[in-house]
Amino acid sequence: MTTAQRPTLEAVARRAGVSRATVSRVVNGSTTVGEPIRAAVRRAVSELGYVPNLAARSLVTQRTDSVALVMPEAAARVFSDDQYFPGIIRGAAQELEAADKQLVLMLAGSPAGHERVERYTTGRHVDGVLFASLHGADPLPGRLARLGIPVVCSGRPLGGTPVPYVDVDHIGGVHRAVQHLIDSGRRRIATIAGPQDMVGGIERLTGYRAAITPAGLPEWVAYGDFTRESGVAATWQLLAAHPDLDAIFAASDLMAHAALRTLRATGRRVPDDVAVIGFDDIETAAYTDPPLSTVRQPIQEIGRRMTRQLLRLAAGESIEPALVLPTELILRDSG
Amino acid sequence: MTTAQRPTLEAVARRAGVSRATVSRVVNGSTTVGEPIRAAVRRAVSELGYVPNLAARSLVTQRTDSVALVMPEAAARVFSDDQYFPGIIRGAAQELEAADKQLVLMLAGSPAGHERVERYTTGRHVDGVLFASLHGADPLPGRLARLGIPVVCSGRPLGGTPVPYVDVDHIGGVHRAVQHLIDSGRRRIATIAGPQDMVGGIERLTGYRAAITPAGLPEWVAYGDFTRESGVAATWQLLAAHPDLDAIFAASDLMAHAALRTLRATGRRVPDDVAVIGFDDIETAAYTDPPLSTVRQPIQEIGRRMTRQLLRLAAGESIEPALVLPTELILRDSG
DNA sequence: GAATGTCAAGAGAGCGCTCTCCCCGGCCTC
DNA sequence: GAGGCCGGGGAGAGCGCTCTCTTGACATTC
Repeated sequence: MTTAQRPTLEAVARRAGVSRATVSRVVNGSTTVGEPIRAAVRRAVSELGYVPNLAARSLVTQRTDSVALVMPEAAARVFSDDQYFPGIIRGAAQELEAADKQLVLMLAGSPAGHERVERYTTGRHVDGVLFASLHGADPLPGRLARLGIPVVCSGRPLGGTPVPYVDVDHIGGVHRAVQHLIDSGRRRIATIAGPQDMVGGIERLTGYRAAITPAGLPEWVAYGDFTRESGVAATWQLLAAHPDLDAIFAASDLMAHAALRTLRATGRRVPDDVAVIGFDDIETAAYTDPPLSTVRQPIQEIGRRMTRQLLRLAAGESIEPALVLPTELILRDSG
Repeated sequence: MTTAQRPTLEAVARRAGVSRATVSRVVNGSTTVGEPIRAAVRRAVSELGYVPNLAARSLVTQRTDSVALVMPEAAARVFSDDQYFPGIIRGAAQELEAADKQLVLMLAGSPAGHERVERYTTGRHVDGVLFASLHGADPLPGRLARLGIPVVCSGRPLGGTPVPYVDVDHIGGVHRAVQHLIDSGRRRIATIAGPQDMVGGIERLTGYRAAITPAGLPEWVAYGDFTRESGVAATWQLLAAHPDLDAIFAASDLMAHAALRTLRATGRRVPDDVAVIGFDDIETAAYTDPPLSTVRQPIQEIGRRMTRQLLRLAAGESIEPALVLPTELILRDSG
């Protein structure tokens, strides 16, 4: 347990025979230092194993070089095999690494957790805050934005205050998927919609309607919360109400997977009797039986773009209030 | 972009009509402050919306109240639908929340990333470091431990320096699974082993052998890296070498899932012709066809225990060098 | 009533860093 | 040749907090 005294700027300065200010200049990459001195300082730094004390630096610069990523822990999506949150994390981590900033992960499931996030973020302990997949109209992003703290959300926030966000084209993607079902002759197309307090849930349902309505087809909706359990229940509901349905669009791959299994359990063949298309393109989608057709969204890219926007914001640049990434229809065997 | 000046201790002190020191005492919960003053300070704090500046506090306390969680980004496991990393994250986040500390997530995939992690952690920017699932004999945990920085690993580290860790009983769990196969009459039991530069990979193979050898059965091994792709390849290898195998134990559910599908693709029935047992109990395991029997490991609990150990270490307490959690054989339909 | 003890609260010294001055020396300009 | 300028480097003032030390007020004891 050697708690060897860490070398300070002062120590490096003494060793290099210069002043603290000069060492600071070299460490922070100022160009106004002559090459010989610069070299001497660098040598001293590496000999002493000097690492700047971030707390001291933050104290004066008012920056922390860290960014919070807030996700609702309660969301079943977070820790099932949906790859949404890991994808966002990875994308964010990549961009932050490039910018040499830290990622502080906060789960805001419980009320206590949410309160903690609020305290921490409003306390300016981070240079910016990333919100992944908000539920309902959380006032926090708006509040932070009004405090002048950089904020970017994944998915258009439902709250009043406009906050910059990055999202995918849910409506277009779903429209394309449902249109594909129509084009391949399906006429009794149901949907398992997502939770209607989340933008993704809302817009994917909108996309379904946008394709169904103009085609003059009936609109059959059951609701789930993106999980398999809810998908099973929703499928039974749909089958009870419309035993003759010939296609299901599910707002998540997890629910689509559940539909696949439930349909089979009732003796229906996929895609012969019923076509199924999901949304997300999780890894499992390629391994279901039959492999699942789905609308792919570029999750990691969302994380990356959110982070890039946030960093620009933190650097004082102004950014587009919204960034919408394309989705892609992946056709496998299920529909 | 109002960058309203944040209130400082000083401001609170003035407003409450006391000294900075007293405010600090109240904020930090010292008991040596009289109730009237205490109340006045609390009122001033909430009126001003005071939030302590963590950087300033760290500067003097030498604590950062944050903990790093390092995971090898490269690991395919991190971002497939394996729930290992999300589980660890969640467990750690829960415990840290209870302790009011921050979770700094670091991905150490690339050499540059690893270097960054090293710089950050050795620079004492965190109060402790959690390593999830190390590959090979990474010297970093040992080095940190020698520097007196609290470290806890998930899985016994393969490096030279002993480092406290939390792991599950791989050997016992796998032994039980394979013994179950033997007990149910299987005699030609192959295994898809995990990577042999990871403790989990090594010990699960050991567990297989521990059951196979005393039974006098042949030892058939193919290797994968825990992913489905590798599972497909390994299954074909096993089938090519031993077309008459009647059971497969796979060191991960992902590989077991791949085995399931590959076996079916060759016309074999599971479990009638070949039994399959996996390891992990990921959510998908209950939804494969047939549902997968598997060895469950309490992932979140690992994260929680690691964190608790780390916090005790950081508090100066001494801890058990190893904590081994039990695994559980979950029998579904595949074997 | 003086001496001693006790406990609440204030004073003040930094923690390690950045950054704004300021100085000094060399070179250019007229 | 003198003044001005410029660029490299040093001095020193904090950033906001904690914590030790000290003081002061009051209770206790003989």
